[in-house]
Amino acid sequence: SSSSISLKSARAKTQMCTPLAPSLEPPSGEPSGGESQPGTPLPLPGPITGLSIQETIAMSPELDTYVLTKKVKEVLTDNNLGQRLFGESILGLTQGSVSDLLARPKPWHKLSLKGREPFVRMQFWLQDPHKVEKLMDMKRLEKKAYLKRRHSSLSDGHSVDGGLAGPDFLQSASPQHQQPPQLYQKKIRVVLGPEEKEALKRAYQEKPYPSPKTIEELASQLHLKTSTVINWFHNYRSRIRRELFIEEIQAAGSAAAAKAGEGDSCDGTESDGTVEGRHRRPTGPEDHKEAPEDQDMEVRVEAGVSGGSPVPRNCTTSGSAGPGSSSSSLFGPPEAGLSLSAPASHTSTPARNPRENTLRKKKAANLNNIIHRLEKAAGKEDPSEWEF
DNA sequence: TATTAGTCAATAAG
DNA sequence: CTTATTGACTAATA
Repeated sequence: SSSSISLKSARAKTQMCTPLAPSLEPPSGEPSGGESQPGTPLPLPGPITGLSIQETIAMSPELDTYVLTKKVKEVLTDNNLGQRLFGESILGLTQGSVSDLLARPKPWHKLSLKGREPFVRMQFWLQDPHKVEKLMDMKRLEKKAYLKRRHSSLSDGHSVDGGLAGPDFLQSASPQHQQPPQLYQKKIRVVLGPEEKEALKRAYQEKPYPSPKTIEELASQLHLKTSTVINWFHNYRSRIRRELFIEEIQAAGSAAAAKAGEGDSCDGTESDGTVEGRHRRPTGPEDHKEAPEDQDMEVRVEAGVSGGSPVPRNCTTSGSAGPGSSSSSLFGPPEAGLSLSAPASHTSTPARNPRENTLRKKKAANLNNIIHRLEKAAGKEDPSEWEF
């Protein structure tokens, strides 16, 4: 105990109250009747709605997030409107968040009240007949401001240098950088290398919820900060979970969405529970854009044929002595029906079949996750507590 | 306290 | 330039 914590970060995040679209209603001020007047930071969805956004959300009927995002993406691309603009002015979110939301929307019933907000906003936006024009307008204004700024800094005669120019830090190719009141630290982004990720994934597979001890071990073995490892697990679990939601969505009902209705009649999100099997059949495209995922890996040697060298790839921890080794999969592959897709072709290809191992991996991970929760739930007898 | 949910923001990819 | 990815952080929950 006594590490240093330290100073670091004087975060000037500014994100708690006014990212750009506050909209939330922190103060319990009842806007009774008072809507947002001119000055509304974020063009609220409801024009004449006297309700707060939160209220609106709470009352919102179930929305089909999948269909909703699909439409939004369509409108945006059709009109050459970017996610940044849309996100900042309509949703009050940053580009990255918008990208994520549009690409992997969680099903309505899995969203918290807060998580539903962006979707409700999207719906209102779609209903606005002038949505496109409004955004295009903003785009224009923005561009104008941009050009203006640039112009003034170019022409204007004034040099900004003013004299006193000390060290010219900042050698970036980008000119104009004015007003740098905060030159703290850019904030260095930790970037995990492929080997590290692999090692972490492997660890996850064995234990989605590693003990502090295990975390420490991983951290030192991989030369990472403990917090990084912890964060990685948190993030990875979330991601896995989300992937599963997506599979549910596309497997669940895509039948009702086939319609071409503007005012989609949402609902239909009833299916829930254990969706696990993959059925490919409805009028759907038969393609399957699986996540490319990283390089192959993982070689679950199925029992049976005495195969040969069980030694899978080994993680090359950029380090040195890596005790690692003790991580062969302990749990047998849950499914016994490993379908060795052997379509007859290469019979002696040194390289094994890469693709598609991904799916199996995810499922395995999910199973471990479920097992973990079952263990936790084991102490409860009330099935209602089980969340599946 | 441990985890999850929701985002941000840097930066990789296109 | 735009969009996608992802480690880190905050608030909400169990």
